[in-house]
Amino acid sequence: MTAQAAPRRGRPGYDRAEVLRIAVELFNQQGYDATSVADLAQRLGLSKSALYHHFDSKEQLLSLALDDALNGLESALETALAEGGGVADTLTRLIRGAILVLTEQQPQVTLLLRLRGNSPVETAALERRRSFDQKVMALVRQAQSEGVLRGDIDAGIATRLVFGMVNSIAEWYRPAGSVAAEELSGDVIAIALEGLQPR
Amino acid sequence: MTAQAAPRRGRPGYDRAEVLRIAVELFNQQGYDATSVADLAQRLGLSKSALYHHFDSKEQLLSLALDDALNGLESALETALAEGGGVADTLTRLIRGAILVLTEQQPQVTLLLRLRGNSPVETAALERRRSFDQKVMALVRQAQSEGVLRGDIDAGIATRLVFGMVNSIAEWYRPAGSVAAEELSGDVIAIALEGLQPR
DNA sequence: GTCTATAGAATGATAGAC
DNA sequence: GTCTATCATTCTATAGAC
Repeated sequence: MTAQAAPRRGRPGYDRAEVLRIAVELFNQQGYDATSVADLAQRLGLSKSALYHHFDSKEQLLSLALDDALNGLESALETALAEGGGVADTLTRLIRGAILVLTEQQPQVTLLLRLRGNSPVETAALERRRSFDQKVMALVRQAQSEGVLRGDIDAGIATRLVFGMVNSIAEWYRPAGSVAAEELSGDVIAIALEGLQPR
Repeated sequence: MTAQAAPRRGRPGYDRAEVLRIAVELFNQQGYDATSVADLAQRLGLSKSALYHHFDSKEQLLSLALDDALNGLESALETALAEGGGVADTLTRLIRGAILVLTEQQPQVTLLLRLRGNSPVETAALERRRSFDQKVMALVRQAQSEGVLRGDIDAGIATRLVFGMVNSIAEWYRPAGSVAAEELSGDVIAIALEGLQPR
């Protein structure tokens, strides 16, 4: 049983959400800067002016997508923290949650991970992301001081490396593919905690 | 004792290598597509036309940088293979070599890792990179079949995750920073093989 | 008539190339 | 500096479903 789309009034055609979805898809294929509004219009089979009925600017599309990604990651962190338990469990839940967000909202997260900070919208998103990273690093540092993670690797480096592994999933994961998000989470956690060497 | 620059004849100014170096630096800061030739000219304090004395097109700069990165990675693989020993040692050397290339030629490698395939130059580089990845995957697969790497994680996924971790270094490593490439290599190999859990 | 989606033509600014 | 092409954006008007 799938959700029934609310009947829409007026002339049929694309709605805001659909335009956004396809725009983000195209931004990821070609890069945000390399994608012109004309490209997007052609992809949708619309004129450029028709597009501007749905949004105010090209940058607004980017902004909406980035908010989506950041909201997902931030709530994954909040959920992981809220469920209590030891810091090791919290970190495991966080990795699982982040990978779930990354696979379910892959296009939006991919955009976020590729930002360069070329505009106020981009720098604001990067700042939110930096804040997220800081909180994760604090968790790793705490886990080290409690002895549940090895302490011979700098907490900042360990965090960057493990989340580099997590984030790299955005570069190749495809929802239609054969790899399930669950399996992927298990693999990442296995490598991050136990490593690839047989025990 | 540093290498002495050969005395240059003719009117002083930027040479080809210097222009390329600064261009790649700027491409990474702003993104290739978001960087205009005017931006680069301003950064160099030159006119646009003076820039075109040094190169044929903006894309040629990209092409030269990508060749640099790919040559580095490919020779790291060849070296790792040539030195013999078990496949586990080969993989360890490869990771070390890749991180060395990544830190020493960080700007060029970063450009490579961000490609979208928007032009023939880009797709050609992506194809070379794909070929490199395939060879690495074959090594991981062999290591699994020999039992020196755990076999319960798909070889393709394991390769992507570990090299995702390696490649993510490009996003934050700064040569001037406090983290040495040697230390970083050791940390990556420690996590990839042993994991973060205390033994 | 109302509501939403769509076009066409033209704006000024900036792109890469020479 | 100059070229032409393309960029994001805007104005005004219309098409189609209730």
